[in-house]
Amino acid sequence: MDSYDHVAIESKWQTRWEQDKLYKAEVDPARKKFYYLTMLPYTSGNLHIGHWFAMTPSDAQARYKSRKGYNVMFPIGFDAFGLPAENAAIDRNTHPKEWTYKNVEHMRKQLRSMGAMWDWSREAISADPEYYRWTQWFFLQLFKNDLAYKKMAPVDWCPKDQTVLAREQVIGEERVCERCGTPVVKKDLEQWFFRITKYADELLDFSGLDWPEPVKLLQTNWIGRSEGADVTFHTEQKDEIRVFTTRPDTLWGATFMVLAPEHPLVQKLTTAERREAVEAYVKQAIRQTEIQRLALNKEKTGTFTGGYAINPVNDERIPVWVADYVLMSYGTGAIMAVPAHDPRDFEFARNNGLEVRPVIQPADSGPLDGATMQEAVVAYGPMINSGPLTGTSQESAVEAATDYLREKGIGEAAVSYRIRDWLISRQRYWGAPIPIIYCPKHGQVPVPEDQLPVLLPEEVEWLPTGQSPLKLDPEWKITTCPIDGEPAERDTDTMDTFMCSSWYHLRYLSPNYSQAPFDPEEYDYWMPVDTYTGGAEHATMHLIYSRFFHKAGRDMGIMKGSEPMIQLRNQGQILGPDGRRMSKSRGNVVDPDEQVAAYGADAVRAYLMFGYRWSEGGPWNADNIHGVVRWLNRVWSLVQKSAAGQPSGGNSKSAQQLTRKVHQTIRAVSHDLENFDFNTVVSGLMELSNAIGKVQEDGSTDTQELNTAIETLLLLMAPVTPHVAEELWERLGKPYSIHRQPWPDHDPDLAKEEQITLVIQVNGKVRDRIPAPADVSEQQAREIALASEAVAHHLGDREPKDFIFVPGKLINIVI
RNA sequence: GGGGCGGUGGCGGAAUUGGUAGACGCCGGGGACUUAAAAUCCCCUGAGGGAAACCUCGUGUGGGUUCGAUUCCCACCCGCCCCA
Repeated sequence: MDSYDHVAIESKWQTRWEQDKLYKAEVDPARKKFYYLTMLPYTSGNLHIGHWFAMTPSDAQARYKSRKGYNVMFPIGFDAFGLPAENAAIDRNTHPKEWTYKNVEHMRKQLRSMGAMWDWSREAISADPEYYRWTQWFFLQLFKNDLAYKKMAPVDWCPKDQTVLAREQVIGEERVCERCGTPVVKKDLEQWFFRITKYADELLDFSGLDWPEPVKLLQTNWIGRSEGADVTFHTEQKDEIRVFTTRPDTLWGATFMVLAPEHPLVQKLTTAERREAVEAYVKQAIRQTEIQRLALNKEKTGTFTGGYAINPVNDERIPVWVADYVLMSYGTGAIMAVPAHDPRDFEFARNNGLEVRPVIQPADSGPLDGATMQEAVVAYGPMINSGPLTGTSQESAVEAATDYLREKGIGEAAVSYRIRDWLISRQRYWGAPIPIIYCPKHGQVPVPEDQLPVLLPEEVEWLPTGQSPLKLDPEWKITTCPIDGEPAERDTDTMDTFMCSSWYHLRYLSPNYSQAPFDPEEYDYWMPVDTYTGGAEHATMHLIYSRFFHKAGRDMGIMKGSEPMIQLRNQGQILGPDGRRMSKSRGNVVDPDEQVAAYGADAVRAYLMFGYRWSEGGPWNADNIHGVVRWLNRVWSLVQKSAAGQPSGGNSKSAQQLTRKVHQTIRAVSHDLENFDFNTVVSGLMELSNAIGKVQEDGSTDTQELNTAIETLLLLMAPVTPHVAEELWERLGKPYSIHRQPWPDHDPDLAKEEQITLVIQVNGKVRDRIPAPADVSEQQAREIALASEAVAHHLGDREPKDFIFVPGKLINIVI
């Protein structure tokens, strides 16, 4: 009897499965398909234990589906473009491409060591020209359908390096460049955008999706639909200032206006005597982040421009201020300030001695007085001090005000969204070039589709010089116009990597297909993704972009259906042993390779499933893994013993109990695998192992019930611990492969308990537990209960007033 | 400030519709085997009281609904996340 050698059996079976293409997924219209997708890893260099935590339970579930008879596709690939590759390349002075592909190589090895059922023939890498060719192609389709457009947008700009910085490259409260420490400024640059806002309303519709409520809520809030009205004010110089408000019923209370520091009218409105103050204010305000500017606890600052606007509902002359709590990027960059009914306007008004005028009088507030109010009253209520609308009831106030605006031609009902169009330009090297050519005569000209991909040049100076790297490669940048052949220039920006990951699930369908981004036959069979797993941190980025991408693709006739992923589930995060996020700088990273070397992939898989709630995660605990290691060793010797056993009698009662446990376990494990309750999957398997061990200990080694129990145990373990299950299956002389065996069904009759422990309660407190037949009747239960000494003790001389009977569970005597 | 998620033994975590709180493990203690150790196996392990049978308390805190609440309702405290 040899011992469990995880190193030998894991490499043995990984090789065999690969040779036999056991997990290759092929279109088969006769079978029901299941597209199981887990978020693709970024090519950071090393898989960490978190990847295993995310992926191995998903693999177990995919395996389960496959055993249940589905034709399962479980692909994998790499998110390979992006800033970290550039930064790492700069640190190590290697080319980003070299760094990335070396990492791919290493990560492939790591992924293989999981023993997951990846179909490697579908692997796709987003930095491959044959991949980004189609990323560029999608860009062109969006461009041609007016869903991609270029406009000026403010970005963070480092004046020393002369480059745009990504948000995460702007450090700290001081807002300095991460490389040179220079304070960054906001700068307007021409940037490409996707018209995601066009789909805002549709993205709010989650019908047909089995997604976690928190994710849906996060997306809903991110999109941020609010209904209200657009109102047109004018300055004294007759310039138009449009504002959006959700409270048109408070218009008569607008006692001043506020412009964002970046608002184009600030210059014009500012009077000579205010100019110096306004310019100083604008200069400092522009450097701050939106988050800093919007923080509620922050002192509201601002300054008077000297200019005035006219409130269109009452022709009042109101001062126009500039303040950084108004953002250029939200709404119109201007607001009407109603201090009596908006907390931020109220604070600003009090700080600056501006008038507060209540125009809403909620029933539960005392009569409001602008001079003495302590805080803004946000509640709705009947209108007061509102000219012709004074007296309008709470219920009709907003509608009446909106109607009034429309009749007078000064405004109209409007919907505003928090979500903005998706900015996809990156002034970076390691990404897919934007396939646009600028011709002096024809402007923005799309690169003809038959000339894709626009290859990323490799021989460029990608070390930081303060310029977008592609700008420095004249050979690449200078080209000819596809229309007239005259000299022209390429766009030197690259695309946001979220663009690559918005459609990777489609490239997996046919990674080598060269006629289109995907093979339509594969698409029709496999799409949509049935189950998608990954981290909830992608709720407002990747997951919203993918949905937009799919809907846009549908409208362009490329994709079908309205949603790309039907079921979504999020896993939690594995933290370092110290309970903090794993990071190299903290030195608390758990290396999966070391764990696999020490305990084996099966043990690591089983532990990650067993030790945590999958949706929660938690700190890595180096001790707890011993539990599953012991379990696997126990199963190993259980099977060895059974295989070596002589036929023996055993007793029929324990055999029957074992059979019952087998069927109960099938039921529980199936249910829990379906429901992502992976920790109880493993504990169920452990219980069955313990039951088998007990029976063996009692002297049976080769009864039919025992053999069936052991076989079933292996069949149920296979999704969790694929290698050891396969090995032991083979040793039992069973046909290869266990991963092709049908999932066992449970027989409800055999799973049923004959005996139960009848719980006897007096006034809801447990007083006794008495064995009884499972189908005990209420009458019998009463008799059993009243015969109990413990009950008699607690009853004393009182008479039972009532009995509550829960069949198969308990009887409660009420006195 | 608003929203979301969570709070159960020394630890990770269980507990279909309200129905035996603590499954399954880890750690710890005791024992068997061993010259010894490791490994393995067996027993104990929420707190307090009791010789024991058993009793009382116990799922963040305080209330409520109910025959019965970890589960439902209200208020509050703490932690994490998102938005402002």
